[in-house]
Amino acid sequence: GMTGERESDAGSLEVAGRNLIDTLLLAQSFEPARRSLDVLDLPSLASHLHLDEAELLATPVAPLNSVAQFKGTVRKRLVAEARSVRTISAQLFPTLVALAQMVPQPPQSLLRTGSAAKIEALMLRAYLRHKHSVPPPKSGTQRTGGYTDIFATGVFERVLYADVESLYPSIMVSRRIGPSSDVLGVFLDLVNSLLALRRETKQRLREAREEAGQRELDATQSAIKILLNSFYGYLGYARALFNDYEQADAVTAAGQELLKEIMRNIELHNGTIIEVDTDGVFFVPPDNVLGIEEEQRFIEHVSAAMPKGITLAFAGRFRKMLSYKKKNYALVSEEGELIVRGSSLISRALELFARRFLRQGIELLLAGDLPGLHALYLQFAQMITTHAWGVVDFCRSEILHDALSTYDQEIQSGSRKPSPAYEAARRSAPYLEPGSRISYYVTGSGTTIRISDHVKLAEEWDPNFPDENSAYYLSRLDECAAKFEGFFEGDDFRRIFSQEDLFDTDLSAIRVVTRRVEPEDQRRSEPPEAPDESGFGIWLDGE
DNA sequence: TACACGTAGGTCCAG
DNA sequence: CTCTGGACCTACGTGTAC
Repeated sequence: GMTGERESDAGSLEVAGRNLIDTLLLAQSFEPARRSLDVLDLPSLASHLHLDEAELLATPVAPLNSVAQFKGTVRKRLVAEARSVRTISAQLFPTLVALAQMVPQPPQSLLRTGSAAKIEALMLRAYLRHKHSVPPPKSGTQRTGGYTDIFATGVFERVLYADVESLYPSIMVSRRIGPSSDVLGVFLDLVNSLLALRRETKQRLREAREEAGQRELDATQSAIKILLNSFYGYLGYARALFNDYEQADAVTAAGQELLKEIMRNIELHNGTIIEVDTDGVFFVPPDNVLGIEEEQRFIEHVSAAMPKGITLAFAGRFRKMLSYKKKNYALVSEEGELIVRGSSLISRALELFARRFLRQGIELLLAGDLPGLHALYLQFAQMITTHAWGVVDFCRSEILHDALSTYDQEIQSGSRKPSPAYEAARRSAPYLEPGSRISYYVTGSGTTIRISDHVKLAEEWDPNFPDENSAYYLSRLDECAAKFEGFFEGDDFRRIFSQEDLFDTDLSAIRVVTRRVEPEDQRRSEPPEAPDESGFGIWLDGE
């Protein structure tokens, strides 16, 4: 959700007649790659954008021995910080300007309000102009959402991603789905003209010669994209004046149909679908489709069969893909970059060591380096048993959405179960504000303990007396390792993720397997088909 | 009493 | 204070083996 993601509201200063724009908020709202970054602080943003100052900002400040040295070092660093902020701000500011030209809100407010407030501002402006009354919000709930499914797990080569551009806005316009209470028809007019404006802007972007003009056009199209994506959510929002749950359901139902139609078309042309989610498809194209041009033509061909107003677009090609579960996968890009997605593989709630283990493990698995995977497991197990890690490596962090008093009350009344994060806060930081992030670790010995009785705040950990529960963290490591189980056959998994030294066994001969995932509702109804012919791994039945 | 298993409520993430 | 879908976490009830 939106709440709690912002570190604090302390910086929300207001000066009449002026707009104070915090570059951090700018990055949180408009930086396209913000999701792939662990933290959105200045050093990581600078390094992600390859700024000249990145290296200096990433270097820790060394101990200083003289005033002259202090002056030189501090000055250099401050200049580097100021330059980075200026570059980042200059890059992101145009999107805010473009948004401010479309939505009747001051720029500073645009960074503070959510997407529903922006749509409502647009709706209210039109109704005010026509001096027309507005409806109250309707009560009810939305029933449906996007369609998500996974058809195969394991490692795949030469994977394509195709998605429907602006799926929900396109559905709303092409099927005339908008709030029934919107008697002036403002909602669909807005979606329609924004879609057209974005198409036009993207066309001009393709034709633009100068870099400055390109930046401005790109900022405009990305601002429109942000707005367009908010219209669907507005329909299902309980407090929206023009909400309409039936119409929200109609949008998602149409989206589900269209995605299934795309899947049928890809399979009809001998593509193998790995995973789909809402508006996009990961698939392996047929063997005779070679090279980026043929791949694009393949997708265009599939797209041609879609209804008018719905376009399937080429959205990425990848050397390899690891398919794990719905909404959980890893990709190796053309450039060799590893992208990991999904809450079970990259969640900030996971211990840092667990995230590193998963990322490095996935990298080794994708490279087929199984002896390396075994070595990785041994190394991590040893780090845990020898207390070689610091508290940042094994603590977990959570945002506490409720006040501690609320938590206490609900525990008293029995309507809530004890939670480790709240227990750690209750004992050691009872004045914590709701929405703040706390880090805690597990103490005691053995794995049969009740965790919420054995938690301490990360700040309480003393490196001289490391009291973290090694048995517990070893079991956490094993839980991470268990995620790899489905990628192996027989006892191969046990051989790799075992603490025994295995000089005599040849781990490099182990094969990674791909499995078909049985549909949830018609399990066992159809026998699995012919073995995989992609040349990588072997097909096995799903469980 | 120890353990496996399912459920409930909370948190994070994908799109 | 835009939405739903999905994975996983912990606590805790239940059933089962001993």
